[in-house]
Amino acid sequence: MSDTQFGKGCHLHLIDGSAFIFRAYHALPPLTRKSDGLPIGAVSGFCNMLHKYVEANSGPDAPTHVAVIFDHSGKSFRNDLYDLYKANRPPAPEDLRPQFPLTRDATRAFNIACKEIEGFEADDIIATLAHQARDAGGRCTIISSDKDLMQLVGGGVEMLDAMKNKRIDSDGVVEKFGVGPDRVVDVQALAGDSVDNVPGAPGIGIKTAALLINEYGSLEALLDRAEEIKQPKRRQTLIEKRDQIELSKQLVQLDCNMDLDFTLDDLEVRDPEADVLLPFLADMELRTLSKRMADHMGAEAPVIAEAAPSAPSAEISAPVAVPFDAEKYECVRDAEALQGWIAQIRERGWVAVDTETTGLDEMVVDLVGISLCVTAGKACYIPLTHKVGNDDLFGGDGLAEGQMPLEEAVALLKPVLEDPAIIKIGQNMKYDAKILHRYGVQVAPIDDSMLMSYALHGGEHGHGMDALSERYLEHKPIPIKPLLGTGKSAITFDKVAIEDAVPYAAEDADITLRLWQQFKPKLHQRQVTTVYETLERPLVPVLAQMERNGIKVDRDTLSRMSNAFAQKMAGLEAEIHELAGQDFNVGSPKQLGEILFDKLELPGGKKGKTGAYATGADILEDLATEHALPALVLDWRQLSKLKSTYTDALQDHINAETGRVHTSYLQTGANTGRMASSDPNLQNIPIRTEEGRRIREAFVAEEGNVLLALDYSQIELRILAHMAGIDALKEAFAQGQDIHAMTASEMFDVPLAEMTPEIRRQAKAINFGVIYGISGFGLARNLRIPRKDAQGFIDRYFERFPGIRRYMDETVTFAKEHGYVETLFGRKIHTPDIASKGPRAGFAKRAAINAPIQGTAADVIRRAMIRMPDAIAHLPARMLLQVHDELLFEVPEAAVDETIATAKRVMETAATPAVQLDVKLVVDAGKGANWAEAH
DNA sequence: CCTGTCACG
DNA sequence: GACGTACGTGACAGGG
Repeated sequence: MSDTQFGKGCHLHLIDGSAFIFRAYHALPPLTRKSDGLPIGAVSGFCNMLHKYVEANSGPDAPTHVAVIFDHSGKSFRNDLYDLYKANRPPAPEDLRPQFPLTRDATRAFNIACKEIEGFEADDIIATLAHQARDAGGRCTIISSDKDLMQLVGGGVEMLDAMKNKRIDSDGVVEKFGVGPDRVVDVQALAGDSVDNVPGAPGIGIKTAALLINEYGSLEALLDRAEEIKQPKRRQTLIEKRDQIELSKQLVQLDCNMDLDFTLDDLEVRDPEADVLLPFLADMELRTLSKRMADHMGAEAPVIAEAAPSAPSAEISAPVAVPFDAEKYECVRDAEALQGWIAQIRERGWVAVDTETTGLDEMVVDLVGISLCVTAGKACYIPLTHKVGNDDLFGGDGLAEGQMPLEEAVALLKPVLEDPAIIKIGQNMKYDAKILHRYGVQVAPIDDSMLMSYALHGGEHGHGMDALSERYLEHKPIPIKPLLGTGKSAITFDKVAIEDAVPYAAEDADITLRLWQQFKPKLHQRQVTTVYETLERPLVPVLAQMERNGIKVDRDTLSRMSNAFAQKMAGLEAEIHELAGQDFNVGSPKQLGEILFDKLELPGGKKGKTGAYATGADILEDLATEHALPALVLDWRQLSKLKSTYTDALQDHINAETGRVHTSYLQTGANTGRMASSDPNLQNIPIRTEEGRRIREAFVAEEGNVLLALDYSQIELRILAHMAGIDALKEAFAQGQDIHAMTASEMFDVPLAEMTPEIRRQAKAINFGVIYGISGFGLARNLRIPRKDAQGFIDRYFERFPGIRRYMDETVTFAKEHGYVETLFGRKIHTPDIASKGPRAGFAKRAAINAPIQGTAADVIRRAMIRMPDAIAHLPARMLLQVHDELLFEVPEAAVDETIATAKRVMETAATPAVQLDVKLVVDAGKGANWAEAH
């Protein structure tokens, strides 16, 4: 121990440990420890940074005291002030988490004090120590570039941006914030911070905040005299959001009076000790650095063995090319063998899982077997309920020999599948998790190779396992067809002989693991980790729950409607035949075309590429002026559609056990980030016509409950206004104007008061056209006007909103340059066709223009859905469906108002804090006993 | 299995 | 100057 007290002449260095870690993590490829695959990229970078720091600070201006300060995991006292503080922070990446404790070990190995305190952030400890140093008359340098620490500068305290090697003193703070260090918190309180989710004053950034603080002297003075501000919006914000601003100040104000259980004197600089540091570096297998440090300290470099032969060879980052060999897959038939696999999984920390079932409907099918894979090429299959081949001979459905009881296998695997420290990897894990859920297992945490591929390669190709395996593993998976057969003679997987099932099933797990190994590091390299971690992975359990919830559908209502439709159709059919002068199949476009254009000789018959006449709704509508028949066919078609697709087909989807309809969401369904719904598709239930809309009356709430429908109002146009930076549109949305009327007024010079529905309709079509990548032809067809008129509208539109054209041009240019476009949340949508020639190029261009808008809207509602379960956990509400810009809930009547308020808030704030839109998001809510009423 | 048609956002 | 065009989906029926 030193007997000198910290005081004048002393110089304290405080290193922001978290900043070091994240910089190291992001700057380096995801290295792993050779012997066992432990991720150590961040640790390695961290150690190098400490080493560089030590070397750089041995000169005349060397510090006398030093500490590395870390954030303690978990919540801080700021979360008690504001529960959403830092709520937007994605969880640390999987491969970084195990490295956090190692960076503490590294700090101690370098013989540097290492401090963190539960309930506080590193910044508070730094603040307290900096104040202590200053008060003792010493100097303090904070090694960080975090602007939150700038409030501490002054009186001997400075910051050092180690990256740029730039010192920041009071002048530097003024440069950054426009005010001195003593007023930094005031500016931060106003400007807020999207990274930490500090709300601040909406619409006020650092520039404006500094202006105001400099004018009024302090935040308190400003808020007290807010009435004097000239700008009406600014004045209103400051008055209305006073509480929020004061809360923000509390959040950004660092605690410089913490009680610490150590003193400055404990932080005295100590030289690293070779017998501590070198073994640590050797353990991390950092050869270069341990040699360098050994030289530096005049010690002998430790010997680091090449990959220990006994250790498992799998690594996350650099999978060795192991050939696929079905012979090597193991069939697990008893508890003892399964225990062996479980031990391997525990040792490894991750496992690829695949389930085999009797069908595809997760709500109904039974588990047949489970495959596991821990290392590329090493997988097993656990058959559980395979039946004996010729069971009908004996009249029973006896289990095949050599299978362990399903309950026993599930009981053994459950602790592993639910262990928070073990990652369960799947290809479309939602499916397997839903199956296992029915056997009492809540699988978590999960990773999903399909979702990784979606984040990485969206727009490039599909994300099914077969396609991914062929493309990325150069291996064609064993097809399932020969095992199950096709058509009427097809069998279910439980009838497949176990010896045939093993290579197929185990291989799926093997492929999944290999894909995961390949994709995981790519997420980081391609900068889509945040997309995967915040928009994909956390959505899986949410969708699974929604699908399990299902929605109640009233069979009798559908059945009655179906009969009514059938009657009407029969009547129409008779009339149609009468007019045609012969019987024919109205449902056959081919026959209809021949009747219309050959027999009746109506004009405008155009044959498509197959040689058949086109008979689409637009063509029939045009013909309706010529003849009575086409209009009847249109009516017939509408009824036919409603009957076959909805009133009939929906009944077949009512689950016998729950009496509800359970759709399945395909998270990777649309390239833009939207989802698709299938079996049945509940995202295309009719609404536009009165007759179709009545289908929604069959979607009902349980007794004592109501359905709530909450939908985003004009979300895509709002996003366009933000992305293209169109002030007129932003302003219109801010004032709650009718956006289509405003567009019409702007374009056609008609005052809003004199707006006619017709003019507004045209403007509305143009607004939608813009989102789709407008063309004269498309608009003309939609509005049924001459093409040159449509082109005139478009020209006029671009004249009035030049920013839109700029946005479109820039987006296409970006797509050509990068091969993808991006949403505001960083989702990449690849546009491989953008470089092609001919009509494909036109499609690709329009898709590229549309994708960021549609995709950003899709990302927003995903964020809302991900936050929703926690937000409504205290309510008896259930989230049932998503229809692109709408969420449907079921809730007891007593909780309706609170559910609406909560869900609305979550949806309207879903973009923040990752993205601060210039346009507010507005959600409309409706309720009712059925979906028609709720809308 | 492909095409045309039509339901939704 | 001709060509062919609105963006994103899924289900059903007819027809080869």
